[in-house]
Amino acid sequence: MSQSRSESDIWDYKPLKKTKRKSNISDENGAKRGKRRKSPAQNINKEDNCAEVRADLGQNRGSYLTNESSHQQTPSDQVQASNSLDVQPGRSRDAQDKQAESGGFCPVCQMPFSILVVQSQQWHVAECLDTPGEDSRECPDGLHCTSSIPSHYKRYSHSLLAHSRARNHIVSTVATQTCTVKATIDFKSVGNDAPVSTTESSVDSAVSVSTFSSQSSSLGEGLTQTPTKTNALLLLRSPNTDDIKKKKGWSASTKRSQSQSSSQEVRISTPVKPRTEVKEEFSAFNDDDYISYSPLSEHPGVNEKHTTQKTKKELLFHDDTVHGHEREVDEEDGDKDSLKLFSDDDDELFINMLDHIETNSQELGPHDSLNTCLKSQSSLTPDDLIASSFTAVSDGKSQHGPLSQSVEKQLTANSKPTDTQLQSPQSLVLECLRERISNPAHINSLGPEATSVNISQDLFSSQTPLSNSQKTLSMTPRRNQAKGGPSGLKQTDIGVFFGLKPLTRSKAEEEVDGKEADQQASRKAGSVEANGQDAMRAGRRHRKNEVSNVSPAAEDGTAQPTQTEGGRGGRAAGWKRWNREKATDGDPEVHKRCPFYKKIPGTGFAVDAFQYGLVEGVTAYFLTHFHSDHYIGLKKNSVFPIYCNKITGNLVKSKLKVHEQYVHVLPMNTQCTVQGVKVTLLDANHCPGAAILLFVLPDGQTVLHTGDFRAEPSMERYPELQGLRIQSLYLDTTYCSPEYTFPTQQEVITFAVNTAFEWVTLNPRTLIVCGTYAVGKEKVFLAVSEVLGSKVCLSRDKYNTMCCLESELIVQSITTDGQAAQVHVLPMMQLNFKNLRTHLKKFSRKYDQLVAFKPTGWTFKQTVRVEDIQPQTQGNISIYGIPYSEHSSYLELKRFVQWLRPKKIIPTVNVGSWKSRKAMESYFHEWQTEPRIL
DNA sequence: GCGATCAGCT
DNA sequence: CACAGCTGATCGC
Repeated sequence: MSQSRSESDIWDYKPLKKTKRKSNISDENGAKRGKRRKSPAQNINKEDNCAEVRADLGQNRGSYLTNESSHQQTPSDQVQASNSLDVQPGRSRDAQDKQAESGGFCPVCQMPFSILVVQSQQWHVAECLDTPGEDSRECPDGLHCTSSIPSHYKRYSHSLLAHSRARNHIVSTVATQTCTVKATIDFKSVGNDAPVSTTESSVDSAVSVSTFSSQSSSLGEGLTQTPTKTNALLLLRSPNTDDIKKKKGWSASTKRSQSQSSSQEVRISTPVKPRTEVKEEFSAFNDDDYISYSPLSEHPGVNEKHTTQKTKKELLFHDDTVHGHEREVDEEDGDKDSLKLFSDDDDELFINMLDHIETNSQELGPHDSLNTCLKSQSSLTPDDLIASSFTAVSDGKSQHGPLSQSVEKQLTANSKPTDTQLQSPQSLVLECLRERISNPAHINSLGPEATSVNISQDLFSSQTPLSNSQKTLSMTPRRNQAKGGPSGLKQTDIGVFFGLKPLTRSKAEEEVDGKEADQQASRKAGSVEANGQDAMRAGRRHRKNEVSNVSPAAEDGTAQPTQTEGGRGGRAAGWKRWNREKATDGDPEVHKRCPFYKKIPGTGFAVDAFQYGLVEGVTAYFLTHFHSDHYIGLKKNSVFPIYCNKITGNLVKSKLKVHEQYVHVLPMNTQCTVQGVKVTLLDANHCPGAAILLFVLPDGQTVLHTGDFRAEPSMERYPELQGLRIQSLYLDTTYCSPEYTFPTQQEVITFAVNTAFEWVTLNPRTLIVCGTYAVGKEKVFLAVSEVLGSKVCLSRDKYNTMCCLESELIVQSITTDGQAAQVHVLPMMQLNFKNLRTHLKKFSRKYDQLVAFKPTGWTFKQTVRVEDIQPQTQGNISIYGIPYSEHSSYLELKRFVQWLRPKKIIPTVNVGSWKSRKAMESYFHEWQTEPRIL
C-alpha cells in the first residue's frame, strides 16, 4: 500500500521507494543462527531511534535484549549520542517535551500515538523495534514533521526528531528519577511475541471502557487499549481460566461456564509444578526420548522398551491407513503388507536415518533463560500505556486548519470515553472528512496545507472519483496487475498474488526440479537441510489430513479398483469408494478408515474424526474447531458424542443442526475428567472456538493435540502446560517447512487497517471488503471496521455464525444492512473483480471505489513482507492479498516444539506422503538436536 | 424437493 | 500443492 498511493498526494511528501527489513529482534531463530543480520551502518537511522528506547529500558528489558539483539546499546551510549544533537529549533520545546514525557510519540519511529490505528502503543513500539528499517531517508520535514499518516513514519526515518525528543526526555528522566518510556512499553510484545502477551496489570488498566460487559472483562491481552474504544479483536480468542485471566480474551461468563455433560467431573486443575521436579519425574524416560511418527508404539513409558529394530520398524509403519496403534493391529490386517508402502531402498534409508536420530537423540536442554526473562518482564506496569495520545495531534501543523481543530475538539471531548464514544481517533478524523464532504463549503479550508487542500478537493469531488483513484494509483508499479479479470489473482503464483515479480520458471523446469528433488530425497535421507524443502514441496501435494496416495492394495492386500471404474464422482471415485468399508452388513453407510493420528491411544478418544462413521473403540469424539475439514461427516442426524468448547458447540448446533444431546461442552482452561481421562482445552489461536486438547491419562501419560493452531510465545506461559512433560504431541504441521515464513497477524492487521484508512481518507466513497471463511479471519475485518468507525455488513448466514461467538461486542459491530456499513464481508472465493464490480454497483449510491482484502493464510513459499504487498487493481477496484495465517509459521512451530520438548511428535497434516513425513521428521530431529538458544 | 457427495474452482 | 471452503452437477430418498 505504501507505494501504491503516496501520501504526497495529500500531504505533499515526496514518495520514497525504499522498504524496510525485519530486524533481528523478531527473527529470533534467524538471529540465533546469525542470519539476516544487518550491519550497524545499515540500521543507522531507525537504530538510533530504537536505541533511545533501549536506553530507557532498564533492567527489565536488559536480559531480553541481550539475548535477542546483536546491536544493543548501552544507556550511556545513547546519552552520548543524543547529546551530540542539536536542540530542535523553531518549535515550542515545551510542547514537545510535554508530549515526549507523556508518551505521546513512538520512541522508535516518532509517530504520534494519537494516530495509532487499532494497535496499542506497546504493540506499535514493539513492531517498530522489530522493523528498524535499513536505509530510510530522513524525513524532509526534519524536526518540523507532524505528519499524521502512519505510513509516513515507516517510510521516512525521524532520527533528528528522535534525538531531539530523546535528549530532552532523558534529561528530564534523569532529573526526576523516573523512566516514563520504560513504563510505556510492554516488552513482552516485542519481537515475535503476539499482542496477547501483556501483563495482568496492563489489562486492568486497559479495560477502561465502561461499556465492557462482564464478558469483556478478560480482554486486553496485549492490546492495551487506547482510551477511546476497546478492541473487538481481543474477543476473538477462546475463554481462559482465572489463572490466566485477563491474559486471554474471551468472556468471563464463558470462562466460568460449568456446563458439562452428565458424565463429566470438573475440577480446577493445578498442574503447575517446578520444572526441576518434572525433570526428575521423567528422567526415566530419557532413554526413550525420541521424536517419532510411530503409530504403533504407545506412549513412551507405557511401552517403554523397544528393541532398536522394533523401533525402526514401527517408524516405518506410520501411515495411517495402514496401521493403527498396537491395539489396532488385530483389527486391521496386520502390518506385513504395509511394508509395500515403501520401497526396500526407502526402508533402508529410513532406517539409516532413524539410526542417526537415535544416536543423536538427547534430552533437550532447559530453557530457564527464557523463563527467567519472562518472569523479569512480568513486573512491568503499563499504567502509562494509556497515554495522552490525543495531545499529539494538536501539536503539529495540523492544528492550523479548521479540520484539525475540529478533530482536536472531538478528540479532547473523547479523551474520557463514555459508553457512546467508542470511536478511534482515526474514525473521528474520517467522520470529520465526511462532514466536509457533505458540506463542500468547508472543503477549501480542509487540511493543514494549501497543497493538501487542493488535492483533497479533487479527491473528495464526487465528479471525479475515478480519476482520483487513478491518479493516486498511478504511483503504483502495476507489474502484477491482473490482465484478464479474476484470473489475475490466480493463487498458484503467490509472488504475483502479493505483488511480487511473477515466477518465470517454466512448468517443465519445476517438474524436473521436483523429480530431482525426489530422487535426491531418496538418495540422501539423512541430509535434512538439503532435501527437506523439496520433499515438503512434494509432500504438500497431498490434501490435508488425507492419505489418498496410499494405495488400497497396500492397506490390506485386497484388489484395488481401477481408476476408470464408473459411477458418480469421476476418476477417483473408484478407489475412494473402495476406501470405505461397511460398518455392518445392513448399514448402507460406508466410511473411510479412521487414521491412527486421529485416535488417542490409551483412551476412547478420537479427534476431528467424524467422516469415518462410528469408530470401533471410540467413545468420545473431540472437535477442535469449526472448520469443515475437521467437522466433515457431522450431520444433523449424527449421534457422535461430541466434545468441544462452547463456541464450537454453538456452531455445531446452529449450523449443522446437530442435536444438543450429543454436544458436550467443555470449559476452556479448566481440567475436566472425561471417561477417566483428564482433559483441558486451551486456546489454539486459530479461529474462534479453536482449542488445543491436553489429555492426562489415568496412568499419567500426557498427550497434547494442537488441532489447528498458530503457535505463539504466549502459549509458553499457559499455566496448564507449565511443568508438564508431554509424551505425545499431535501437531498441526500445515506449514512445517522453512520456506513458510510470514508476518505476524498483528503486522498484517496493521497493514490492512492502515491501508483501509488511507484509502478512505483519500476517498471517503471507498467501500472496504474483507474475505472470510465460515469461521476465521474475523480479526481483520473487525479491526478495519473499528478504525473506520463503521459497522461490518455480513450475510445473514455469516451474521448468525458471528452470533455464536459469544461476544456482545462483536454482535454490536455487525449488521446485515449493507447501506449501514462501509466494511463488507464476503466469502473468500467471491473476492474477484467480477463479483466485486457487481457488489460495488449495488452500493453505487454511496460508494464509487472498492478496496478488498483477501486474507489467504497459505502458500507463502517466498517470504512476504507487508511492506511489499501491492494490490491488484482494475479500474476502481483494488484487491490486496494479505498473508494472514491462522497456522503456525515454521519458526513458530519450531519454537513451540523446542519449548514443549515432547517425547514424540505425531504430525496431523501433510502426512499423506512418505516424503513429507520424512521431511518433517528431519525437521523434528533438527529441532531436537540443535543447540537451543531459547 | 431435499440432502449428500463429488469435481472443479478459488 | 497447500487453506478452507463454495458452486454446480449428480444421485438417492
